Amino acid sequence: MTIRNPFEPDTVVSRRGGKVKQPLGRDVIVAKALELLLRDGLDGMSLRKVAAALETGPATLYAYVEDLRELEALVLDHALAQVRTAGGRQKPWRERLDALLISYLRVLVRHAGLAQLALRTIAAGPNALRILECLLGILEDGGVDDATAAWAVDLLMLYVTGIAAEQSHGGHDDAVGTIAAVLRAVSAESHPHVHRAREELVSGGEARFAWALDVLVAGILGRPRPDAQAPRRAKGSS
Amino acid sequence: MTIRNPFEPDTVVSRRGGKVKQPLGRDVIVAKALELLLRDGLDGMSLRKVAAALETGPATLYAYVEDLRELEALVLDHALAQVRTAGGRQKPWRERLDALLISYLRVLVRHAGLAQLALRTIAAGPNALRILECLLGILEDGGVDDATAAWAVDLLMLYVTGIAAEQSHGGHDDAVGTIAAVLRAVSAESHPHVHRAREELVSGGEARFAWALDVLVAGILGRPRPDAQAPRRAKGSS
DNA sequence: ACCTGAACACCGTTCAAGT
DNA sequence: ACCTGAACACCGTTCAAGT
Repeated sequence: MTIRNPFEPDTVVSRRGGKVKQPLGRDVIVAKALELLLRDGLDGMSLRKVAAALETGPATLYAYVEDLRELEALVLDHALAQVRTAGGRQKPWRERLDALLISYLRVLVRHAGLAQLALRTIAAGPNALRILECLLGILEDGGVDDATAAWAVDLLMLYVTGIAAEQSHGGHDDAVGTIAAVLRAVSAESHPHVHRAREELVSGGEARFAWALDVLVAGILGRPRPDAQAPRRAKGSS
Repeated sequence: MTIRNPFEPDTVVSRRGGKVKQPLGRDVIVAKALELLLRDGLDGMSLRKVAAALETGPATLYAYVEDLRELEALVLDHALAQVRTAGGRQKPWRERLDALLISYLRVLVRHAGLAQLALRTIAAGPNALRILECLLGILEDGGVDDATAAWAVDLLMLYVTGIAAEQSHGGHDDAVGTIAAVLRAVSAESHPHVHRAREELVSGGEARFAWALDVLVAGILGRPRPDAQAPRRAKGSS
């Protein structure tokens, strides 16, 4: 039914014709887990299913991975490898910021369930650090002082992750349909503001994301932390 | 061991001394579920455990509740009843905004696991609507036009919910310890910005929340939606 | 010493058998 | 008709028995 991909290194066919299992390893396990996540969503990725896909028992994975939580963290970071942080210093900082955050958003929404996973796991792998490093550099180029930038990246990432989770809500979009129905049914007497805003509350898409980014950036630029030093390259004022 | 609360209506002792089960109902189930959530966190609240606490089988709950997801939504809204939206129009709008969001934050962090629940459930119950209505009214008093306010409430709630989840991370705080350790170990060569910001990235607390609120409000006031009508009470400029 | 089948203690959900 | 015990199809994790 399925065509064998000759570059797939998971199983090796020995000269006798029997399948020979590739020795496991964190990377093989993580790659297979991400594959299952991508195919079947968050519920499709369990230790048992990953083990089954690797044709072994569930206990085996514990030789390579501490925990389900650790596997989730590894999978998240593995997926974050697709977030583009390259692009040199030529473009203006604001464009680079938008490009990075949109890339991050796209990676999260592309894999069903990855956004949910990002919400419960705090990413601390090499790719998360790479993104963090790039983000801090961009904000510095934008003239944001170090102390403010440190808090700002958290705010930015939190928003993008949250929006991504909201956008791809568990893979099932009946939830967003439910809230739309609830809002449409709200009476003008008891909740006048909600009633008036009922359409706008669920509208949005790309424009909404762009607007929110603008709000965040404008706020960050306009409200440096009260205890912050002036940015290094600005004219010093102690 | 425990003193009987005479106002507790959950079980009734008959004159023969035997326990008589109170007829179930959504409210009884939801209250018990919230009680378990408060006591044991997110993992402590399962359909089976709620059923067991109510001294019945797990199948029984399905007569009153569609689903685990529905029960979670009901529990979330039941807890949101504690969010204070009263306080008339006397105080300035900004103070009322802060008070409301802080109250929301406190309710989420007080109950272990409620923030995580709020992240995966989109609240659409009566209390969520009450909060939404209040929030929209406050923003209107602040001179924010309707269209911008509709998107702004989502941004504000998303941030507060996210911060709450981050703050009470699954009840276990070893996660935040882990990321602190990772950040402390980051080399200055490979990640200079992260290295320099390693302390600031995890610091914060109350001041951080206040700063972020300031950023959001400043951004919202400074960046009305491009397609927005002028606020109703402002001098018209078409 | 390493690997893992089987077991343990759970889940959400369904359904047929009882009242 | 309503309620629910038992069953079904899963979980993550542990551990003792195998190689």
